[in-house]
Amino acid sequence: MHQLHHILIVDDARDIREPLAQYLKKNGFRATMAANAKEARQHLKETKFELVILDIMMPGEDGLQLCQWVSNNDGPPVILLTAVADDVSKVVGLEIGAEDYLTKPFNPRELLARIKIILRRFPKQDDTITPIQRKFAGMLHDPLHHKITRDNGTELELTTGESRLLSVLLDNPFKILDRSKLLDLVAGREPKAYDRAIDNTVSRLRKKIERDPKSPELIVTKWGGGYMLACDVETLL
Amino acid sequence: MHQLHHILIVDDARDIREPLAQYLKKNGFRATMAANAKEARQHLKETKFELVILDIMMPGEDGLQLCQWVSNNDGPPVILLTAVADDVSKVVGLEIGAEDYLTKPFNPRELLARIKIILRRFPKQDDTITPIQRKFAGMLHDPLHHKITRDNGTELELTTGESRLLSVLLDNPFKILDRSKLLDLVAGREPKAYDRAIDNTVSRLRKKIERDPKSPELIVTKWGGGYMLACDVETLL
DNA sequence: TTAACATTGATACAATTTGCGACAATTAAT
DNA sequence: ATTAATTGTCGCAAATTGTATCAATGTTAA
Repeated sequence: MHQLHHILIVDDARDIREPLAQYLKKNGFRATMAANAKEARQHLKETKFELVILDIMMPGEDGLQLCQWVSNNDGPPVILLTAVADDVSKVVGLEIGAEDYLTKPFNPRELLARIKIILRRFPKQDDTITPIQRKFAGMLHDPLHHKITRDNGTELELTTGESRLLSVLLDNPFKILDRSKLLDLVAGREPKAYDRAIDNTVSRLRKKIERDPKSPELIVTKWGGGYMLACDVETLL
Repeated sequence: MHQLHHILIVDDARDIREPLAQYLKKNGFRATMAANAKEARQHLKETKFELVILDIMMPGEDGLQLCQWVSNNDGPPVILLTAVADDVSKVVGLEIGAEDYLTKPFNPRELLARIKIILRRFPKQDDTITPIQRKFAGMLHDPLHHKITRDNGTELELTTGESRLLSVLLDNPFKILDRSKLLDLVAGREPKAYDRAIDNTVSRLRKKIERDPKSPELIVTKWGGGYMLACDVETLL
């Protein structure tokens, strides 16, 4: 199964936002919604998106500002939605870093076509593995071959999922990561109801790397919050 | 005996056209130049090309018209060159039948990469192969004769399928390629239900190039994701 | 403190995905 | 047309991941 493209929808109008997300999901995308620019920034910081669909007419921070911010920060391509056929806005929008625009009301199929064209132009940075090895707690993690070498030389095989989880934890030492975020970063999907998949992966990884899996010292549980890696991490060149 | 891919370059600017032809020839292609749309039509009638690189901003007949004509007449795939980052033109260009586009100034290596991708997508020609030799993990891959020469001098015969798979992997080191994409790039077809053809080719290639095929180090499995080449690749001129 | 509740850990099991040998189908060579 | 080589399909075992369940543990309210 291959990763779905993840699209962020930013629109204050729920009757646009939600049907649109539904439609995109039906057509093979992963969609996340934000009701305003602030929410959008939050999502963009936490998660990786391949495309942003952005209504420029929003209360509070203007959509155009957000668009500019996204493109200035090397973010994903942006499709603008405008409520009126305002030619000035269109031009400004494209000059501000947007890849395309649509005027509401729009044809969903046309939006779909434009999305596909743009995604083709911005080939998804497929899961490129950073071949970077890191040391932690007397162990060396090799994310390429998903295995660990201890200081005493013994080797330890990880599964793909365990290795990805470890990579995420090593990216965020001493930071509490909740299950939803971990699931996103490790498996690239959103949690379903009562989703305990991550707990399992944590448990399995603990069994392999903890000195005493019964009382974990590296991957500690933050009750009600998530998990945290509690050790220093050294990145090797 | 093999045949080089024949590429037609259409650009009125000599300082683009000629270095580009030179560069392509250096990299194992056959290149022909045209300074305008009329010349291009002439060439296209007389000779068979596997690819056209076309500047859309040209005097006289517009490049877009030529592009349309080529794709309408079941001609070779087209890569558009645009002088400015004109987003509208881009969209129109792709809708008009172009396979890809680049904005000038472009990175020659990026163009090369895109050329190879497109040529793989159009494998209808008989025996044409991107003739690029690359070194990896102490081995030299020769896609023309689909064989491998190890640093110690011993040689290794591959089947054409194995060689194509290796080429695709060498194109994307450290990237996870899912089965669908691999099948597309290697065999040029869509996967049918429960299609395991790629798994087999991977298995067969592993037996030939892995030190220990039981625990692969070069072609790594990413569970639920696909396969990945986990070694550096050096392209030889 | 204890009772009630929510969250987490551990185990078993189910579902999915992969490795690979065997064989069939296809393609190329003679 | 026969034969050989290559590629695709099938099937089963192994590996990996997800789900269900219950025990253990933390939290909150009386």
